[in-house]
Amino acid sequence: MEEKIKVHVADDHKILIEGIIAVINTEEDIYVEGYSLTGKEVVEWAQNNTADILILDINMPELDGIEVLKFFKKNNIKIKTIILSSYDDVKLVEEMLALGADGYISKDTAGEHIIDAIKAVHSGEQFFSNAIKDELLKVFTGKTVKPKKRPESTISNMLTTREIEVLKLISQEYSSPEIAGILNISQSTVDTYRKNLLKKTNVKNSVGLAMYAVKNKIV
Amino acid sequence: MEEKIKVHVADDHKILIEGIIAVINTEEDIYVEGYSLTGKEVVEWAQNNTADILILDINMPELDGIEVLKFFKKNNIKIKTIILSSYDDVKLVEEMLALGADGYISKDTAGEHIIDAIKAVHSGEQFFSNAIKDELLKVFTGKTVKPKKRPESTISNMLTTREIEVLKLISQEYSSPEIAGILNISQSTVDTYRKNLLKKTNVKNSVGLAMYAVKNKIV
DNA sequence: ATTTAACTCCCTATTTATGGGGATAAGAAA
DNA sequence: TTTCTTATCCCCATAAATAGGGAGTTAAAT
Repeated sequence: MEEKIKVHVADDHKILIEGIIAVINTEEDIYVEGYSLTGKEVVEWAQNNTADILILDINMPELDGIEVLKFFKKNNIKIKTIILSSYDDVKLVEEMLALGADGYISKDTAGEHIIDAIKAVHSGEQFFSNAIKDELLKVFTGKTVKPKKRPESTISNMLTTREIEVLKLISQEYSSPEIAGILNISQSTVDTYRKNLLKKTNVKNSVGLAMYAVKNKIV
Repeated sequence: MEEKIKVHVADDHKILIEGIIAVINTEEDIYVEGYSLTGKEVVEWAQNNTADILILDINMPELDGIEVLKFFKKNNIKIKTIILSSYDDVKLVEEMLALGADGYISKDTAGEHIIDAIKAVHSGEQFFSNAIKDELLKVFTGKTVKPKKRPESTISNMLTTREIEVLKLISQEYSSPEIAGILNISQSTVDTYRKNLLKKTNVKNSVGLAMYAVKNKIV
């Protein structure tokens, strides 16, 4: 008889956690060791505990999933992680994989897939929900799913000093010409920073930048 | 012996639905008749079906909870509705109550509260999760919870329902063409709302709108 | 000494956003 | 009934933002 698979769940919505637990409890060889309601709790938990599988929501207050994975990497904490996400975004998946996640499933998927994901990841495989798989195939056709050519690739957080200055001003409702005036640089330069910021933070537009600034307490 | 309480669940995350079903199934006198994954599905379902209680998520693609309640009101569909929400916003509660919702619970709350909410609403009461209750008490001290006299009361809230919807989408990084598509209105209309929003909130641009939305907990 | 990262600037082009005006229909309110 | 609000749509025009490309300078790091 094998050992049971020990799972920890992290999500800010308790109802969802209860749902996942209920689903997992239908499986004999998996059990939920405990849960966390914030990224902070996960990090604290991980310092003195472990599990076979961590199911991790991306969108959590304080510390989000990305930050949690970064922390794990930095502190050399090794735990097989399945990302639970509300939306299917290839770029996010790439980022997560680069950070060491082993699976990525959407909240839209049925509960049974969680079981599959847990089993797959526990046995060393990677697992993706179908929606994500389709998207990925478009991008990495013919390749193994493992897009980490340069390890410290597309992670969002290495904004430069100047970029942060510009980001701050954008978040304070200044337009590019105004920012150029304030920082005494040309508008072209400001535009360049905007482009870089959009790439690095992986958001769609200025609103996304402002929201990013809020989340990361830059404003 | 009483009849069982018949519940319908609407949420775009299947996992959450399964969780709610699992929780409800622990109760003998309640059962889940079925579920919907989009607002559209709810509306379609409601035209030929009914239930004692509808558990309705606010944030759904295509048609959100607000739209669904509006549809019910317009078409004189009567069904006791409990709103399921990710964030606790008094203004939203007001709006929901005005639209005929009977309860409002946060996804943060534990599953047992859903049971309580269902039972309370089914027996004709209103139900609110504690976080919301506290907020409400601050605003309507001494009154019965039924604030649909003059909604123009609170500080910044001369925004109309539609304007808030647009504001939300703007804050979620959608462009005007996209918003037009989502709400099924012309881009001209969306632009009109943008103009009105800029005037009413007294900010400079979309970033300002997003920040306003954050401050006023609209997102 | 060579590479790298950060900062700076420019060109071209398209798409969005902003700002002004006006207009209509449905409903509620006065 | 008349007025006001809400929601809807349109025109015109300019400003701003996005997306792609390239490129030079300095300062620090290897």
